[in-house]
Amino acid sequence: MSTLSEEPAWKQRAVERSTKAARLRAERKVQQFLEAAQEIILEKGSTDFTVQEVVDRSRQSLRSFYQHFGGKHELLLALFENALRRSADEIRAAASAEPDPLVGLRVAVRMLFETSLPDPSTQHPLFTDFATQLLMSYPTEVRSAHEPMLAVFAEMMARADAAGQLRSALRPRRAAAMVMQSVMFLAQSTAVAGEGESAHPLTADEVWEFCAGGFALRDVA
Amino acid sequence: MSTLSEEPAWKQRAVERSTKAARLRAERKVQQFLEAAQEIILEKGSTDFTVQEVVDRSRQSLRSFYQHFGGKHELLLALFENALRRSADEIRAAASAEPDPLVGLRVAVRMLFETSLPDPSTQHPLFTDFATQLLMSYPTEVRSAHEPMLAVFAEMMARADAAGQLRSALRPRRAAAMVMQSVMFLAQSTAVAGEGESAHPLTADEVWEFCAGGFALRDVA
DNA sequence: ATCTTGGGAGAATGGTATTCTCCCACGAGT
DNA sequence: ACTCGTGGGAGAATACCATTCTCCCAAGAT
Repeated sequence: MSTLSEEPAWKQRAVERSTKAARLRAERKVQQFLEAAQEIILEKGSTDFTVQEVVDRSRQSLRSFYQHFGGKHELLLALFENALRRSADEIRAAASAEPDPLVGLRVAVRMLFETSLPDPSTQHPLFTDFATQLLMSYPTEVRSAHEPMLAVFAEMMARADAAGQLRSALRPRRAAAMVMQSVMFLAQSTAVAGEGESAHPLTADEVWEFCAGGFALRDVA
Repeated sequence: MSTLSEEPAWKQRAVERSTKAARLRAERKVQQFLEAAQEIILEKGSTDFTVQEVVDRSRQSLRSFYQHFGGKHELLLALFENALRRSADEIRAAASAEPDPLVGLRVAVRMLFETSLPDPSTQHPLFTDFATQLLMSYPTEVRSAHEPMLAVFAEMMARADAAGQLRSALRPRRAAAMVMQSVMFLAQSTAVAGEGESAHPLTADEVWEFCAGGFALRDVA
């Protein structure tokens, strides 16, 4: 407190100016790293790039990299967060346009499923693959990266609930979390060439049917 | 063919004796590696051991290790497969004892959920965590490791279907796959300390409700 | 007795993340 | 204009591991 009042406004402003400049510079650099990484991922269609590649591509230095990121994982997390937030926005836009909440949810599920497929071509391709890698090592960060997407599903779920379209015993937000995670994971695991028996690849519709209606015909005590 | 008839029985028998001995030796060694790895995992409550640790613990050599396993991942896969098969047997035993197929499925879901929790204490603890790590690098192997567990769920699902307890549009085996994977993944992702809002940890019952009944009150065209 | 060979020990290699060290260029103060 | 301090570039050094290689011996085969 006393230090605060002892530091007059001019000093605070001076400090602020300098820190603001620094912040801007930092943001620009971070942005460059992110873009470089993004490019590389798109090019090689995989997330296992090396830090060195990113540094080279962004014409900066290793030192600078580690000055801005706590490690490779923070870069990954940042990319993941971005991609997920963007995707969440798209999904919200599409889903909330539907008057019927359940139809909106179906749209959301389908879209999330598609974007979660590990297709090495699209722009939002493998952003889910390291989701699972990171999930184990940095669970809380991944969780918070999921947040925007979860919010979308929670909104839709709440609308459905308000319209009396949900099974009564459900807490909407938890249902939203289960749907979101199931869809993402099922999309991931489905992307394998089926061996023999029943050419595995799940479809978005199957997953929707499962999430919406479950499998049981009746309730079980 | 001619070579076959030129090689008399004694030679084949001799060869067989030697290969059989070799096979036995190999199996013993592999077993030792597996046990050592198992122990280490239990001790440190995590799957990120080094190959060297396993070798030391099992009183064998690196060379021998790479002679019996194509790499670390094969060891992991083997452990994973074992654990999953054991678990599948237990679940089958418990679930098939229930006369009502849906009750059996509920039992199966609950058990699978419990054993999939990344609890660092139990015996079958982190066998699911590298499931996801491996899923990306060795999808087909993981898939085949899942097979026994999938079989259990498919059996139960088929029973339910036969008893007319399933939503009609469902293919039982695909439903089984979705249930199994959802349960495993949800158990994984739930095991994080909830930050603030709604103390996340899902329960087995919630997951069962979700898988069995979905969230929608009515069907959506 | 010698030859063959499986396998133990552990050094060597290779790939990466992460840290460290040197050094320069640029802006601030004199 | 002349230092001086500092942020940051370049890239060498380090730390870990997985994986491979080399040397060598001991036991069974001939």
